[in-house]
Amino acid sequence: MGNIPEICVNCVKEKDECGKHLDCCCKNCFRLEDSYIFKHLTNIELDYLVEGKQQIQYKPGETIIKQNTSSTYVVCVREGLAKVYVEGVKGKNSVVRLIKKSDFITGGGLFNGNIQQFTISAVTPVICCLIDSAKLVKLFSENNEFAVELLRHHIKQNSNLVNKLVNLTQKYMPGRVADTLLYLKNEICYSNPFSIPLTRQDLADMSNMTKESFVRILQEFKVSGLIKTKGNSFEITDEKALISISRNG
Amino acid sequence: MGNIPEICVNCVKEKDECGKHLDCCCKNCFRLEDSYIFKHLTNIELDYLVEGKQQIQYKPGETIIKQNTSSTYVVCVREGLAKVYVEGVKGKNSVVRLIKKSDFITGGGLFNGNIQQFTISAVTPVICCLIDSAKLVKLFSENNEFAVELLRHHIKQNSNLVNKLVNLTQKYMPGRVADTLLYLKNEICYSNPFSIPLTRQDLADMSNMTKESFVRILQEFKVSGLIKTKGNSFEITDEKALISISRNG
DNA sequence: CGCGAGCTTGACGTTGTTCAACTAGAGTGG
DNA sequence: CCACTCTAGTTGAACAACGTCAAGCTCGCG
Repeated sequence: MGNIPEICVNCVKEKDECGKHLDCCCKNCFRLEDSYIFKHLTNIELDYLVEGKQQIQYKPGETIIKQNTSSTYVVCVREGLAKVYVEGVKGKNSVVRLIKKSDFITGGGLFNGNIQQFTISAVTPVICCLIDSAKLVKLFSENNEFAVELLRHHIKQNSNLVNKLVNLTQKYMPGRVADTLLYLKNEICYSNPFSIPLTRQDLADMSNMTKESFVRILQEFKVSGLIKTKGNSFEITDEKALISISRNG
Repeated sequence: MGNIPEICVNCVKEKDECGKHLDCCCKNCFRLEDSYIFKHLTNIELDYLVEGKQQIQYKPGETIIKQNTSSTYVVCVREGLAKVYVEGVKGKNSVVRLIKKSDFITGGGLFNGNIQQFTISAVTPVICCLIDSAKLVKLFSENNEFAVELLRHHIKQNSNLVNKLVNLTQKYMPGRVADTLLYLKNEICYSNPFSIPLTRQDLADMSNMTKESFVRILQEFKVSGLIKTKGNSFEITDEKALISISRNG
């Protein structure tokens, strides 16, 4: 990492050769409709934000941000899939969420001594931009609509965490597996037969159980005709039943 | 609720009789050192914020905010203790935190369609102020230091939720009970033999277990000489051991 | 004194983990 | 092309953690 030349993923030239680098990369990226956080920034503010940013490539398994370290940047994913997890007690990991193209994550360190709350690591090859968080803070002060979006972002994250807390602590295993499958389909893959490059261990870490237990529940769902699986491909064949299992715990 | 006359807790007159009501109540309240959220507001901004606020008394057990309802105010506690919890699946409740004098809570609804994420109910008699959240939003736009504090508040809440997620999902029961006892001592009561007007069921709801299990672990701690208990009074006699149990799960 | 709500204890059943064995598939080297 | 190896996935049996249910207890209060 770091010694791979920075490639502009839009024009496929190295940064040095690409005179309109900011225009063809960051602005396009931040203007994506998903990237609601940055939609209120002017071009000048965007230029300021991305000036001096680092665009880095990570290989699968590489750590992008390490929990409990201090770092002064926020991460914007341009390509690929990464997992955000907490390394807890007794070697257990809790995968809090997955992030993908145009997702934005502060790692919990903003306004908080820059101590990272999560570890973020690449699942597929990841290209992401590391942006100086001091610039984010400055724009927070200067552009009120941006500030509102940033606050909204954190409130939403809050809401997701509360839901996750309830799902993981109050439901039996089938409910938790159903939650994970529906999350992958509806919020990550956006398709029904979907394929996800996560190990069973990762999926178990999302569902607060061991990989053995996860596999067993998956097997139950298969014989009940709720899903089909083949390796890392999943198809939800009876979504209503799955939703019902999720709701009733 | 509501039909009890609004008493100024500082000058102990009803609101009507108390000409300097705002001065003697809200400003003193919001200027408390604990109330870091409001420390950057000018007097004029404070006047604006508290104009038209409702100061309400609740009896123990009464609901202050009900989950999934929409409400357009935020709550500032002036006196008493309240519990903030999520009503989840299968009739289970998860107590997320306790709030007390000069704590401030948005209920998760700010910038979020005003749908409340939590139920908040009074444990002791509670006096609290209900403030129009639209005013909070307006001040967020106008006073940047206040905006920073509000964001910081949410980031901190985020951090607490992540910790709670790890504590509740990755630790065995003794670790969770230890967490709850240390939380009560260090963040709510600020004293060592401490007394807390919560039922065993409430304490269990904070620790993600049944009241029977909570009692059993409490008993174990007692015979091991880590704590003493008598009704709702607790004394931590071997804090180091308790911290160690908390850390190691 | 008796009532009732909350607390405590014990026996038992269920949920979920651990550990070990086995399987499938992908890469490697002869 | 065929062993060989390595990793991830799967399965089963024993076990531990935790919940459920029922009974008994305590203590404040009328």
